[in-house]
Amino acid sequence: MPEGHTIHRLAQDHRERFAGRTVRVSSPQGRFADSAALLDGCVLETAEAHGKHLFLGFGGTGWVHVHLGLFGKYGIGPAPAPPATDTVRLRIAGPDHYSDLRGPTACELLTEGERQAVADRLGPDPLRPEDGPDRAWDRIARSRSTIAALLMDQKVIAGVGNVYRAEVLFRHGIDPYRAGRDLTRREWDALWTDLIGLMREGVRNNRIDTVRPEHTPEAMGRPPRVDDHGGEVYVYRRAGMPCHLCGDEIRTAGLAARNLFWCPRCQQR
DNA sequence: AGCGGATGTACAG
DNA sequence: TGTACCTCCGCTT
Repeated sequence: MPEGHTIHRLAQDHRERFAGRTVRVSSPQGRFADSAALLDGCVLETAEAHGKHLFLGFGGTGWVHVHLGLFGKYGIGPAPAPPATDTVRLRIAGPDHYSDLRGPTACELLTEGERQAVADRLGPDPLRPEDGPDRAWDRIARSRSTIAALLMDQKVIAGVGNVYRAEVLFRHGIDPYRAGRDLTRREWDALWTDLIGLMREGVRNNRIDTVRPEHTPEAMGRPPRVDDHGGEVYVYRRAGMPCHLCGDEIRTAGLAARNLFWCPRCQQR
């Protein structure tokens, strides 16, 4: 689940359900218990997303900073909340809804200054209307790192994860091993613009779909996806399977402890 | 029952 | 570059 679109959707979901409400806050698992006690009975004023970071605003009491990491998950539902299991790090309960957080990399109470410091470490986020491609381009145009590595670097661009990386490079026919400084400005602008569209759709649908209408299973008369990640994609986790466009075998390789996927024919230098 | 992965990051060396 | 951390799920025995 957790790429930037998931976090922006969670911020939206929390705003709709809790903003302006007095909430009960608890940590059945225990590791956030001290902070939960401070927040219990406070008003959840707002929820914001920046890249893959979620911030729940409790006014003067501070901000809850959540990062899902690889395993973190939210369960949100209508009140009454079910009995909490012992893996729930953070439970927020309002009059009509509850939200349960499990397995996050980060769940901590921060001051406004600390929240700002986290945001300052991040590159521009395609899902934030005030952000643009320029700051990322400054880094990319000077970098010898591969574009595949740069897209995963949250200091360069915030919110892109392994699925969007693989898919956006495929959609633009870009070899993942090309150095950032070998990209043209035109190529980067096209990637950025495409990410805005893909990720906005991701927020809307709460899943990642990247296949263009003319390449869907229905349009091409091929069987629907077999993978269980939830969306319709070109290359992500399709190693060894034929490319939807050219039929070549999709390749995979480790890159910085993550699996990279690409089509060797459609994505050439 | 036990294993291996998974849409992520931070730290050590 | 490797490893530790957080949880769940599907696969194998």
